Amino acid sequence: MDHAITPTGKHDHAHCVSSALAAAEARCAGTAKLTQSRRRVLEIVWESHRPLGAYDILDRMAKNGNPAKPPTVYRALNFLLEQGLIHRLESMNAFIGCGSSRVDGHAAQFLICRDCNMALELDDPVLRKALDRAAENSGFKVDRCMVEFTGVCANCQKAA
Amino acid sequence: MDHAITPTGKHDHAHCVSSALAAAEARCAGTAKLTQSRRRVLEIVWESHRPLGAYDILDRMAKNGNPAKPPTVYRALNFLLEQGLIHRLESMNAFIGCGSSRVDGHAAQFLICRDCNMALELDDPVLRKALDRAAENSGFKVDRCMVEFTGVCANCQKAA
DNA sequence: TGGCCTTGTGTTATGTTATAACATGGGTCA
DNA sequence: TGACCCATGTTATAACATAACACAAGGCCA
Repeated sequence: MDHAITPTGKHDHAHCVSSALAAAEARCAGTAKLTQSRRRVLEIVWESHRPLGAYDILDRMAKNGNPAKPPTVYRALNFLLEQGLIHRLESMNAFIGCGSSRVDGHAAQFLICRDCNMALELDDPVLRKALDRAAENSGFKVDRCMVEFTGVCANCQKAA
Repeated sequence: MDHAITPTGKHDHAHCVSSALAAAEARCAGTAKLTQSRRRVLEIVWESHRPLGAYDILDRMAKNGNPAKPPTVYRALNFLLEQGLIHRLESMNAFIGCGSSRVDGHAAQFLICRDCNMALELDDPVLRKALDRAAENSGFKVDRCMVEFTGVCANCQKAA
């Protein structure tokens, strides 16, 4: 699976989406089913590499001829979160496709550009280790760890 | 300034609050004024080491005989955030007093216990360095970095 | 000292994000 | 076939946050 976003933001997005969906199908082969509405939400989330709010997703569903109500979308989002297929960006109340094939979904780090709104998912082993260690030192048993950077991406810095 | 929270959660909280307020007075000696309503909000935030939502703060103001409306509280919170006197915990839409005397407020790391709801502020230099480096490697110019762990604190682990 | 500018506050209304609670439908398996 | 589980639909509302406008107090300087 290769969802790498280049610094220019150019990549074969059709491939990117289809491989994300294939991965989702594979992961949901068991009892956890990727139903039609869940799949639709996942597709919408994957339309871009920009995080989408739940109500943005609702709008798109309405435009696509699949109008829905908030609980429908939140249920699908919660399912996708549980399956590790998407992430929630807490600092912006928004959701984004998970670009990693890791299964132990409890860690992710995001760099969020405040100009172009793109969110780049990191998986930095050094950082991961430092995070694990910091928590350990405090005697915490960690369920979940979120790291969100806000700033300006390399591409937008060049543009400015 | 010493706001250290021991693993048992025991500390001289009166001292802890008064030193936080003194620090706030000192920081607001210039043009940025610690007005009465801002000070009241800060005091409420410091009543405990548990993060409070904006509407919790509103409730307490009402009970204290200083009823207020949402914009009043959000304005005070925004002021206090700008001054680095409090932090916002994004993963729970809540606010907590800043226990650090650092001025460059762009970094903070929190360990949030889902049992007792306590939030422990870290300032781990190794972690800080790893965070800086990870962002740098991606070419991002970082404005802000937030790290929030959710889990069970040492104290609650013992209790269980 | 009177005008005006900045800063903070008050108030009404509303926007945005998220969930509770209850009803319905469609498999599946004893 | 009926009890159960899972997913979905629907209504209403909770929880979080801000826009927009009015006003008041204090500084400042012409």
